[in-house]
Amino acid sequence: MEQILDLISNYVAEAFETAGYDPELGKVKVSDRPDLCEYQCNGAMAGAKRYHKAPLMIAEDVAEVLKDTDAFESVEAVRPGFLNLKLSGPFLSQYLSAMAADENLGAEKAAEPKTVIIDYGGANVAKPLHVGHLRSAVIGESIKRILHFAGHRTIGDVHLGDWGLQMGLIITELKHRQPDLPYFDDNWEGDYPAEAPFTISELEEIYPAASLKSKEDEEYKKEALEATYQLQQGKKGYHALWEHILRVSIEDLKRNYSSLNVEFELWKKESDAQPYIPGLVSYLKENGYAHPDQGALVVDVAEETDTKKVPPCMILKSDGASLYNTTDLATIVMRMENWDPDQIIYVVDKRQELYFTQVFRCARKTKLVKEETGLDFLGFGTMNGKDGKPFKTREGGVMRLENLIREINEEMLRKILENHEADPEEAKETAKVVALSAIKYGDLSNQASKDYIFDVDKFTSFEGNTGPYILYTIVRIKSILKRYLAETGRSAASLASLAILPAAGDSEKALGIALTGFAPAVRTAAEELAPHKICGYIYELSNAFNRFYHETKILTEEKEAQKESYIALLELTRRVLEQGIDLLGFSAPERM
RNA sequence: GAGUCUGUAGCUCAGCCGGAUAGAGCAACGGCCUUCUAAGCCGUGGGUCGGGGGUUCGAAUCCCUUCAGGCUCGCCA
Repeated sequence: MEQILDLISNYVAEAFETAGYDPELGKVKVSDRPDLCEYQCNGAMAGAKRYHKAPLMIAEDVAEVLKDTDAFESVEAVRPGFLNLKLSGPFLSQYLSAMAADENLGAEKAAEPKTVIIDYGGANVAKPLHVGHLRSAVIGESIKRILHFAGHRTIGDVHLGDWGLQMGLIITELKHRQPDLPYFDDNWEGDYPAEAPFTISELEEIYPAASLKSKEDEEYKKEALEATYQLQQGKKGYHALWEHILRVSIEDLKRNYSSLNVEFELWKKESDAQPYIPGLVSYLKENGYAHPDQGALVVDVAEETDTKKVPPCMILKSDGASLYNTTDLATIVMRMENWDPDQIIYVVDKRQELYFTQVFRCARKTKLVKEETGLDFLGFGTMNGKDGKPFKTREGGVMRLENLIREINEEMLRKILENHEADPEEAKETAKVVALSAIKYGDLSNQASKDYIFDVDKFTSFEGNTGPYILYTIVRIKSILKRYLAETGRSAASLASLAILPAAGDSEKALGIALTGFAPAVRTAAEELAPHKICGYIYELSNAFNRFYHETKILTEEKEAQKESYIALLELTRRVLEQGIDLLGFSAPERM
């Protein structure tokens, strides 16, 4: 479906041409001054120099041609040289009808769909998710949905950390605590138990304990390093333990992520990339990309245009062990081999930017990826507490994600019950849905790359520019639609066929114009990987709707055709808003 | 030290590939519920867009400089 700005621009460009000017000047944008007009064109000012003519005169020439176009209700050339445009009612209502008839609500699908892998790099096996993992999950999920909606094939990969020293630490601590387990018996011949010798909560307690000990006790650390090495060499008992750790952790992670409405197509782990490392290393050596430096194996990635020193990308440490970069490069190899992506997007903490610069350059230079394969770093900022410092619990510890979510859920439930009577079970479900919108919208409405303040009071107060405000708007619409369906006995599906009439009032027209902003908002969000643009858009749309709602009696409207038109407009607004929040990764309840 | 990001109303943030009077929300103040959910709507007050220069018909936006803060800077991830 053609974009409304393109349609309008075509008219204006034509008019520029007819008036004797370059049609390129006829680009139209949404007005910066909604009090004066709906759309504006600044081309006359840009062309003033070229045509040695006052911008206002050019604008007037164009306006003269444009006056007879039935797409516009009014065309004005004003002061310095702006061209102020107002759409005609019929033109707008026709466009809205087309939008309503389109399952994508007027948004364009990519002409050449790409395969995009989204890497949420970060979560570790055997460690609970904490607030730091919230952003990558929430942002990544939204990016994935936005790109998917834009017509691309998207693959989300959780990319679990399951291969480092942390594993050795857990195994070592377990060995100290329960030395009699068969996993530690080198002479054990039989099968290992099917049940893990620990629960997830025990596991979560074991790791920090072991980590602490290793920092204080040199012997202990050696032991853990040795265990890590043996695990990686495939020692039977350790490998069996590792499998238990994985299974127990992943089960728990899935539960946590699903409570955030976050899903992954792939549950790949660092260990899955390990088989690719030997091949990668010899490839880099044989082709002369990698060379020894101070005992380590590195690939130079500095470029002449660098304004700073970019250290080489290290492939192997001086002790011969692989490291983070190695695994990431091997993962790229694995991905190219299995999915041949056109683009890989890493949604990780922005502090890792330099590392990824190194990895990307290395991958490119050594031709691990095709020339046209996109490698994108989507770095996000830190989630801070109200004091502007990294978010902590009241006791000063790291806040577990689970606890944060529970806290917000409880607060939300309390407020719902306080606001009005509700069935306790339903209220609980509603609280969950609303709480999720509060958390996600609170995060996504900020530019991803910036640090932001996670203010529990603000997010649960649900006034103003918040998720709950959006949900409330949707719920209001649904409520009216439900009543209408009940009154008329119509089916929900039949709403789509109701005709949209030219707007009768200002707020109605403003709502219509706001609705046409959906496609450009989605396009920008997809191009810039910027969910906050979707937030900005649906907030604006919600405002436009609430204004319209406030001054329009919908169900008591006497003219049947007018009432049907209102209902059609409501249904379209509902669809756009629900599609919008779906792109952000949450949904609306039926009541709240 | 080098690089990089950030600095917009009391607070939290949009706007930043140049355009008209710099926008929201919260907080403050004043209106609107016998009528479709007041978690809403309408209004008032509040800003030398960190400072200084420059480019331009026009700068929060681009360039230079300066101040303040964050972050990063080969064998951690």
